[in-house]
Amino acid sequence: MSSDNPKRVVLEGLAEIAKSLAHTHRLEILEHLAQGERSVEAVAACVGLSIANASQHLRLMRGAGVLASRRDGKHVLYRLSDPTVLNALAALRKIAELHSAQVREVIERYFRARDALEPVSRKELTRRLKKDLVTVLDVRPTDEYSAGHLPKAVNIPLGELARRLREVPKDREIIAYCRGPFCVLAFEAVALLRHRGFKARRLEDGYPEWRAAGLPVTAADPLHSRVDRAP
Amino acid sequence: MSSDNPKRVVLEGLAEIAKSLAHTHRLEILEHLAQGERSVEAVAACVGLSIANASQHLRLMRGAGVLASRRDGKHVLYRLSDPTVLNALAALRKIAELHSAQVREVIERYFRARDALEPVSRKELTRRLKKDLVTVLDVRPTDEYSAGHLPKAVNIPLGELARRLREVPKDREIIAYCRGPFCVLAFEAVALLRHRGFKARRLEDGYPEWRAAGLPVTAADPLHSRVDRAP
DNA sequence: TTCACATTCAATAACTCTATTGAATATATT
DNA sequence: AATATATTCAATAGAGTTATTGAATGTGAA
Repeated sequence: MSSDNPKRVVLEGLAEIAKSLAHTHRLEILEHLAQGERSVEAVAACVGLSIANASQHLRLMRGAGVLASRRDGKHVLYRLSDPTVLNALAALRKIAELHSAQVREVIERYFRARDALEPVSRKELTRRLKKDLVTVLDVRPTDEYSAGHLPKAVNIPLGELARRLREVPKDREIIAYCRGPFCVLAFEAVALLRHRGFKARRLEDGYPEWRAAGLPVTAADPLHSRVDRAP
Repeated sequence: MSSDNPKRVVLEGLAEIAKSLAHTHRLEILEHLAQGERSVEAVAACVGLSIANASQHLRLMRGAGVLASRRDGKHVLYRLSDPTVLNALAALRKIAELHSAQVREVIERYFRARDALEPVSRKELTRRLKKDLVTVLDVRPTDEYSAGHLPKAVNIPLGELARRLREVPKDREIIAYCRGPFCVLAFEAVALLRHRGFKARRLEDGYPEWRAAGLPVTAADPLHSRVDRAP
């Protein structure tokens, strides 16, 4: 496998990393691990895989250098090895949005239909938060919210949003966010809110990118914001 | 293949892009195309593949959105679809350097042995070039140099360097560069020059990154810096 | 120690990717 | 039109990847 030629070794390493990103299930796993570290079990439940299968994917990514893991009692907790992994995913996404025919089409047909407006940048939200001009809405599941969220964010999971609309102020602008750029929760939330007459927009990207940008977050345990998901 | 679920479509698009980067030959092709557009034939010769095999790899990357192509007479010229492709490769490389066991080891054993010093940043070289304090040395093959190079750079291909040392000034600092971060030419050149008593350092990355940073270059035809390699 | 639980390992069948070969197509030149 | 050249297509065998299954390992609690 790994030859002596130093250049070849480096290229093989890169190819191994790229390969470890080249599977929809593994990309979905990365989206979840971007929120914080998770046990094999939790990952399997989130993504809808068998435990053994999830374990294999996680080990493969750890072997490539994309993930790291530590043992915590009976559990093994996996996490992104490095924030650079988010950069790699962002670059792939940009290429896809600009140059992949299928992706461009679905963005046009689905995403733009739900929220034609540009998302609010992190910088802009910081400014408006300081002046208390907006309400920040976290539409992820409650366990993920608990593990860490934007300052002053209110949590209403997307599935509960329709029947909890009275909790949402009608006169202030709502900024919704979710797991990140591949997550559809905030898109759906904004579409629903707008349809009901609220002033709603999306935050650019999601929670992991906010945290990676070094912006303040509110977390139960900021270092190891672990989530063990109910079965 | 591509389902209706919009999130799935996006993830499939990303996975396809990642897959198209997940092969050593394709990474090598990207390194060459980062210098400028090339015909199928030229790519095949550079990387040492059959024409049909090179064509297949190129088409696969074009299909994913990583490459674009145009016809020029009998030739089809391929190029990177977007500078973001360089960002994606840079992110992969950073992950590899920090977290891939094999890559870390070969960097320690081979690259650091040749040039333990930090490379000179583009910013620093720009500053020193303005004051005419350094000699810039392009150690790529002559045809690649002709297609575009750094301002005032002198071209001595690595293979000729040992017998053309008298052309290199001994009293000035030499800054060597080549194709980019995966290319070993500048490393070898710096090792050779240092060993012979020259003051030599590497430029960070290589020609494509310099150009992508918007810095000035000298080129035969700056827009389509094409190279048809001799057989 | 024994047990329950979380994770990993090993084997395997289905599937996908790769390089090779030779034929087919597209373009420019004669 | 015929020819030469560059590229692409199609078929295929060999190699690698994936999900599934059930067994094995490691950890903490009883």
